[in-house]
Amino acid sequence: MTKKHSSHLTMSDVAKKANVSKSTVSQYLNGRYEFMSKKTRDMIQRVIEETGYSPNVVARSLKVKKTSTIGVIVANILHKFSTEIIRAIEDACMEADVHVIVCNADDDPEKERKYIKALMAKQVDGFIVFPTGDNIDMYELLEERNIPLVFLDRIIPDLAVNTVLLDNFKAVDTAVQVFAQAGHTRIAIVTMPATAYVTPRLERIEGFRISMERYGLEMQENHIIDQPLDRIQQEVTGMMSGPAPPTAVLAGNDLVLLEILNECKNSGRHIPEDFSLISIDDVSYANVYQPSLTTIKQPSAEIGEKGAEVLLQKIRGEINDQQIVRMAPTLIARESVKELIEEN
Amino acid sequence: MTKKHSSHLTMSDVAKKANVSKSTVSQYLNGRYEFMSKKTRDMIQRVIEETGYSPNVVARSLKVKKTSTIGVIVANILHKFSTEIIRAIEDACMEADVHVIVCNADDDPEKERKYIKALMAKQVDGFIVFPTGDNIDMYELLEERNIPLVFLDRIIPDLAVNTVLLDNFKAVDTAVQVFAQAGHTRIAIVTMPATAYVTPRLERIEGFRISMERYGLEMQENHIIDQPLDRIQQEVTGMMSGPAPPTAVLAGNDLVLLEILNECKNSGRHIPEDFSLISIDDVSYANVYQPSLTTIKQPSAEIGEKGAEVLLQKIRGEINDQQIVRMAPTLIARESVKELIEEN
DNA sequence: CAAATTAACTAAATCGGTTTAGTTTAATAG
DNA sequence: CTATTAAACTAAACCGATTTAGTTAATTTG
Repeated sequence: MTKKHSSHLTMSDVAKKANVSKSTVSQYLNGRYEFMSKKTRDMIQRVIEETGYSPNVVARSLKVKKTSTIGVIVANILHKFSTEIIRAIEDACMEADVHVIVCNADDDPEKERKYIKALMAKQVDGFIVFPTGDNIDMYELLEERNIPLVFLDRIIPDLAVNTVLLDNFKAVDTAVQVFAQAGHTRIAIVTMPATAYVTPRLERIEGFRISMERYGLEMQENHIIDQPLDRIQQEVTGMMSGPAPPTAVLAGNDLVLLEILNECKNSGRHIPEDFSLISIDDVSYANVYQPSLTTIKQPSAEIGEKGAEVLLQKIRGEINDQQIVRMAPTLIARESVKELIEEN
Repeated sequence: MTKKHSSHLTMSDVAKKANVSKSTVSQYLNGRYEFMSKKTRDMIQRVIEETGYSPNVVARSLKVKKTSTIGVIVANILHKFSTEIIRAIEDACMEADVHVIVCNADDDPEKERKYIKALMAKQVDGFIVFPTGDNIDMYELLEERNIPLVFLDRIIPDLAVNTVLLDNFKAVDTAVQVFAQAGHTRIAIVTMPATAYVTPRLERIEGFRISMERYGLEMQENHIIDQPLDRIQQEVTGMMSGPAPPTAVLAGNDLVLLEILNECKNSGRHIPEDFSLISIDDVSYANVYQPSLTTIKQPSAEIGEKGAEVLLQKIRGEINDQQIVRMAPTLIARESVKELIEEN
């Protein structure tokens, strides 16, 4: 029966119509009925229904110093990983009646800094950020002001901030293990570099060294490519036509994968005949590609969900200790890894 | 030189430290220097720098009745189309110092309604929505309250709301034309159905009929598949093994495309030998797929940008008239359409 | 040199809620 | 039958900004 929503109705208007004070209406809206007669309660309810009144959240926020809004600053919204995480955060926050403001830093620390400032001014209750790593003072400021903060995907050393990210070592190890078990010995890794300290890249390369050693394989320095996207194709071409080219390649993420597949197409290479391939990031087309692609799936939804959960708990004051949560990836074995015939 | 950001600094504190009144600080912050001596101006500036003060946007919003925030409600954040649009909106709004709250209605009108209410209570300055179509009263309420609203992707009949969407007729027509010119006569279209009135689906099917007629081709009713995603594969299999199967198929969007490609893989069909294929939505892997896929690219970024632009103009009171903007798609011709040998 | 004007600044009201400290009326105790 | 207590409600302060209507001091005008 919503009728005539006059342009701007306040609590005072409702109070007047119901012949009670503003305070009583406020009590009603906050469900504190203890000291309220059935009569006034019904009266207020009727007036609210008739007028379609809904309280101004901005005014409320000002008084209670809580906006029920969090800010999410992603490093680069173009990664599928980011959008999946945003979606999971959104879902988790919806449950808690918390709104999400999404900002895209575009891998630019200056943008990140600007967004942190703006969101602080907006009094968000907390932050989830994929840190660029270049705004340590800002992260410290948040801590200092006791504004809950959770990092995703990247660890910032020397800062005690709750962080949830992929278990990169495990991701790389899984891939190397699959390759090793299939008889590969010459394995390469291809990733993107970054402007600042970026955990996934570092850990994936470090993990690569560790895993190669674990499986008793010798690593060649020129089998590590970390180049900007637009240079990857030529680097791969170079590596493949060099001496002792790798028989297996690990793609660091979905964007790198695309470059590698493009390189194959352009130079007429075939997977898995010419080299075996595993990608970190399960892509939508992994199944339909010929051959279907073996991938290491990041638990994006879980990372987002966990991140939101930790942040909401921090906001509610339920946790205080720092913790770094590494979420395990999943191997999705398909057809892009070829069994090599044993050489001995 | 930001130092000691005491936990909560207000304008009064700054005023006190600078030996001026709150009003003067406010004037300073809003850049109204006309009636302010150089001395006080410098003084205020110094205090602000030293304290790292930044004004509380919530308080400001309450007073000026403007939050510099807009709400975006997407029908389904899983579509690549949605995320691309969100990104474009975000970019455009950043320029205008406007924040974006993203909500995912998950194709559920109830969720959409809940979000509209919540965002209204939050006093957002305007809405961009991919309407489910089931909350007409809410859309009307927004109009009634003069809250700027822009629809994206879908037209709601009988509502005078600014809308920007793909020129679906042109998209379909382009595809049919390409097929026709390659000598195809038996053409099919595969789309998803929807819970409510959904413009793209309707227009794509309607456009399909129109275009088939325009190119003098006879349409078969069983060459129109509009089924939920999980039924598409079997429907396609059925159609292909039926009498006079199509030689060309138009996929209605990225998700449908994936189902079709899966069907091919499972039943050993080859593109373009067994049938030619065009997809509406340019997918990341269109180039690397074998054969590369001919697609009709939606101008997602442009749609998002235009939508944001129109909304921001409405917020500024620069436009009042309703307009429906149809953005033209782009054909990206690749290798999934085969030239048929003329039959006469 | 008093009156009028202008420059520079401020007090107080306001936005729309929440909350604390009362107030009024009815019920209970002594 | 008065004193206490409890129930049901309200007035007013407050959150942190903006803005209007003044105020004070300096400057110009006649």
